[in-house]
Amino acid sequence: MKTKHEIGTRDRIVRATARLMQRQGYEATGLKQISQEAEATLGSVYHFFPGGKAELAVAAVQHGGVEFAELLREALERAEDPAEAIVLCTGELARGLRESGWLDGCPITTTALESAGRFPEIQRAAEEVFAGWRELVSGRLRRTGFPAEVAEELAHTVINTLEGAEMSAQVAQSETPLHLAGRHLAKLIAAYR
Amino acid sequence: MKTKHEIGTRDRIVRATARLMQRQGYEATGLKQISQEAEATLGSVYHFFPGGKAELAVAAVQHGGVEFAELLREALERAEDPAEAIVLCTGELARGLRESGWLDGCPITTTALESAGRFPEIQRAAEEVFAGWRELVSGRLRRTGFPAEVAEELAHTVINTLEGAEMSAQVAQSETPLHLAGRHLAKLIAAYR
DNA sequence: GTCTATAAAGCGATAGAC
DNA sequence: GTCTATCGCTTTATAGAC
Repeated sequence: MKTKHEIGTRDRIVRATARLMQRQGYEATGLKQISQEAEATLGSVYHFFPGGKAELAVAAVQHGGVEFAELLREALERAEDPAEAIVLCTGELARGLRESGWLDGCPITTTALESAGRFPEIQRAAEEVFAGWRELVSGRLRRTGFPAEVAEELAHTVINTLEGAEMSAQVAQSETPLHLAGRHLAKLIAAYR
Repeated sequence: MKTKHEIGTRDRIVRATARLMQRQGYEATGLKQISQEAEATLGSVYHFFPGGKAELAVAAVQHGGVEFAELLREALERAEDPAEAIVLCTGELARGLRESGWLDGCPITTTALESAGRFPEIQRAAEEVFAGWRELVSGRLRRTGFPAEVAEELAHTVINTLEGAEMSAQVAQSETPLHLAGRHLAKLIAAYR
């Protein structure tokens, strides 16, 4: 009998895809590699995802979106001041990136960029994930007293600066861009109080 | 006889590669497609780039780096205040992105992310390009009176925020992230005066 | 649901004539 | 420098047994 804690085949496939596409992107990740990493057969992959690689990428992007949303939500509630919380968040990102040997950057950015203008469904899934992350930041700012419009606008730049700094940190193999992003975003938020 | 204005085969190959990798990334761009777009034969491609696709990608990244550096240098000198100049820059980026049908994002980011941890030479070329862009911003800030250390740190976040906003704008097919990035970066720079 | 075999096409790279 | 032909391999996707 299947318990709650067992991981089903479909789930293993999604996780393997998310992990591989985070590290290699969409094009470099093959279905054969996915099925091996997931300990599933190619037949199972097409059984659960008849739409093939593109459908699988959508599921992987959504999975990565939920995972980072949890990290973000936790970090945002670990400090009284949202500016401080964002500094904590950049610290977490820097640590995770370094500890992975500079391999695990943003779970969806590479796939998002590769799909832009070529795979509309994947692109749309990525945009929805970004919007969800922004909403977390925006909500946190509103709860601290920021007007809705200011909060939404700041949330855009907070997420985008984190994205750019994460990319830069990964390529340069240095924590510096993320730490600077944290400090500067804190300053920016303070300037709007 | 060959004049200065003729474009040699090698140059056409580099330009075609840069253009294709900007839009599709490294993995999705084939050598056959490159040779067709460049109106060159596969033999010519390997004649000029015996290292194959990876060597070609390094040249394409450097080419894209120089092209954007020129746009950046011009934009930075079009206003007295560097904060204003950056707002002009985000406007340029938004216009270019929209006018290309949301196809031409950052010329090197997709390739940089795909190569991270897998093609060290391409990754290093991308990091050097980013460092060059930062130096342009940093120099402009120093000339306005910012201390060297503050200027360098701000330059990191300026470039990284532009990168994140460009990515976000492309995926969302909206100019908003870039315009917000411009406004917020101007505010950030003002906060350090 | 799982598994194997295979089709059909495309890939990067090489060889060798011109 | 240019061009064509081709090698060896991998890719996504499908078929059909179990």
